[in-house]
Amino acid sequence: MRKPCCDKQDTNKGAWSKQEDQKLIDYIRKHGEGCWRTLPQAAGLLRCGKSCRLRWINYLRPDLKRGNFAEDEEDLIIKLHALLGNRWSLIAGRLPGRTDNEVKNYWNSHLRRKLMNMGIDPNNHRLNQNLPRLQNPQDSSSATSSGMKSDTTKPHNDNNNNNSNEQASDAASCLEDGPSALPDLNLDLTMSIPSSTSAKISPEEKQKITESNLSKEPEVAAASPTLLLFQ
DNA sequence: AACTCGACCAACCGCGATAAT
DNA sequence: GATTATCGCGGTTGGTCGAGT
Repeated sequence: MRKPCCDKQDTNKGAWSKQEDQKLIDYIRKHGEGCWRTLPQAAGLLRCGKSCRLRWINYLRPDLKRGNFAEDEEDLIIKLHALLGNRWSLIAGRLPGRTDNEVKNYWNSHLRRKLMNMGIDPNNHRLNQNLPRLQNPQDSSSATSSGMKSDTTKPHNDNNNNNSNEQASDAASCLEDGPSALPDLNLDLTMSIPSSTSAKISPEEKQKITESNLSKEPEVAAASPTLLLFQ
């Protein structure tokens, strides 16, 4: 077992104070990002590097958008999730000003429920006959069945296969469900490296996504209800 | 007014990947 | 090639707030 990254007893935990934020901002403005291990000491912060990195990436970065997600952002998240599964950093990389944490939280608190209310399994983006389907999907925000709440607020590990690869392949597997219209999503998953905070993409990964983008994406759109519904 | 419950979100934790030695 | 250090990701937790009773 690996030791905890910050076992020092004199490191702060929990919510960040304004002073701490300011110290971190000032330091990064002067010296730039990177070397998170040594940053806290250099910046005069009683935090572990990991915590500093997270705070900067998720909250303090000047290019963060914050605020509500636009409808097109929602659509994009759903489409990308159908393609990539829980690869939040990859998904966030396609949404300027959004962080993986933000996208992940938004998915778990809003979009999962939205899809379920539309009768779509959020794990594999298939139509789910066991789930209730609203007659009017636009009404989904107001429809929070009490039975569903416990299911949707916290992701379960028991039977939903949260493994992102499995999810991605689930999404991919539903490609084979049948032909249909082939909308040109052109999500451009491979052309640009996501923003500075984005995920590492190995060459294999890139290749995989490229293949998915070039050959399967239209099929994904064709077979996945989410991709059809949100056009 | 007090309490309960659920939703939201910032932050933490554990682990895999990668770089450095 | 093995070991160690560091980074970054995804899953999860816990605090806060607002709505409902």
